[in-house]
Amino acid sequence: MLTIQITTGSDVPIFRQIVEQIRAAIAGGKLRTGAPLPSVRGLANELVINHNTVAKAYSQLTRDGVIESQQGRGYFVVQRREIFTKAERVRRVNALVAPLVSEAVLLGFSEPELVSLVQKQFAKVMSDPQGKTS
Amino acid sequence: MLTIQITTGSDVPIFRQIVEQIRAAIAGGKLRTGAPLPSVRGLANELVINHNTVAKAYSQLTRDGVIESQQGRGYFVVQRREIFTKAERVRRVNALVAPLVSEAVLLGFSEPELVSLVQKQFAKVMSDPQGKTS
Amino acid sequence: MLTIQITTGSDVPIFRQIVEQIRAAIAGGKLRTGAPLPSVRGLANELVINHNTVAKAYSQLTRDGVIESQQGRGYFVVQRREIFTKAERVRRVNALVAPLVSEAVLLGFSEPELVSLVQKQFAKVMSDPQGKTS
Amino acid sequence: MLTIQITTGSDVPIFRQIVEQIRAAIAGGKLRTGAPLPSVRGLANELVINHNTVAKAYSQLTRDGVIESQQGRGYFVVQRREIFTKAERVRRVNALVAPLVSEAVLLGFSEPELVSLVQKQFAKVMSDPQGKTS
DNA sequence: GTGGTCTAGACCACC
DNA sequence: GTGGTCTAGACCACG
Repeated sequence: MLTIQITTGSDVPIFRQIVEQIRAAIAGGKLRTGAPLPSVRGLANELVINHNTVAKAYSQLTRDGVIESQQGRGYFVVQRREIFTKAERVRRVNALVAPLVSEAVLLGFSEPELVSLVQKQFAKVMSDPQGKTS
Repeated sequence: MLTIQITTGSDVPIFRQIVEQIRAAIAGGKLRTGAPLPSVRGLANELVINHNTVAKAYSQLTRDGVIESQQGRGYFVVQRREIFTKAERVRRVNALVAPLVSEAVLLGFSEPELVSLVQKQFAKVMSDPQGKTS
Repeated sequence: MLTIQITTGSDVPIFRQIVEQIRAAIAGGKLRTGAPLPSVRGLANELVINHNTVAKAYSQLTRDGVIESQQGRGYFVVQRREIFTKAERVRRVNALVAPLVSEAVLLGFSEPELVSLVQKQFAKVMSDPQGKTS
Repeated sequence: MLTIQITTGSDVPIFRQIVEQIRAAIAGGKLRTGAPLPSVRGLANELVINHNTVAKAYSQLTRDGVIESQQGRGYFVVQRREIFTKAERVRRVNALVAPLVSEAVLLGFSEPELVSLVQKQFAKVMSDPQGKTS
């Protein structure tokens, strides 16, 4: 059973939170190839959000080749492919690392403090990909 | 000499690109306490954007307490001081750590790999005050 | 029901008048945690001003952590939390205390007279949550 | 000897700081009727600011009837008159008290804490109108 | 419907 | 010269 948790009022849009959590669930092995996703309207009901928002998330995942729709049956996880080269993957992560480090330095964090926060978050994500305890 | 580079048509707004580059310059010591920033309209001219966009970036940096305006003289880098509570500082950094870790996991990075990238960036920022190698 | 009143042509900018009235409404309990604010464009229409001016006011309140925007839904009053260090909070209040005392001295007020005015205003704000008598 | 101290980078313009400090000096009895003010260029030199700024301050004080210029001799303090009614004076002070109390409440200050800050500032102004120790 | 960003251009205050 | 404010109007993203 897949549990999605959204935070309203964040700067990251709801549809993207759904996208990210489903990708993380797949990456973490919680959703395997061929597994079914919650129905659009079912998930929308559960999260108390507009069903267009869920549809948008699924549509984006479909476009990215992560899931696929089977007419009348629902959405299912597709065989995942590695699309990015190592350099590209590093580039993408570093795009987030740079502003993080700037902000941390300006806020007075030391390197070990920052690393500790990263490790803590990493542990949290790996042990609880659906965010049940967050 | 401070050079700002922006890419229009990116998903990250221009004013935020400016904010982040200036924050990075200050965090990295390229802009020291008391140093003047490019004038609002001067920078706008240089980047071929509207001056309000630069003003918005500067205004945001001012609210965050990293620069200040001196009427009729310009903007200057401010002495760093502890503005936020520890909890708030952690909250702000974690707001950047969370999406970073999600992305890293999604891209298949291990925790040590990610930590290493963070440490590398941290070292780069701290050890290259003049920005000669960047 | 929240009513904002502005006076154009004053020396205090419109966006700041809005900021102060909303801060007062929240401090006085007229706007409680979770309560929605008037929409940016709606309020702009009502006050017959540009929507950017309202947006600027709301943006400032957001940076100060008293309200938050929920994309596509509107602005809402935020749970109060300790954002600033004690020193910063004192600094911010003193920035308002100093000109007040200068003005009061200039106008010939004694210290007890001024303190009494402050206490009266404090009592008014705290004891009139619905704003019925204001 | 009159000592003026200015804070650059504040939100209150320099010329207004000069105006306020001279008014306070007169209100506090440090400058009596007929006393000479520092010369425009002398004060500008001392404060390392543009002499137009000092001229603007003196011009405003002259317009308000607080000082007067005697051609070729300099500026002198004029007999001070009470211009405002009691109600008007209270209104003027309360215009500053209201936003102060809102801000203080939102920052979590209690009434005694705020009163204490006001008293402290009051004592400071009365004992040291020229700000020598600030 | 909501907010977010950006432009072009105006007018003002300060130094 | 500097920054600060405001307008009118456009285009986009989100729900």
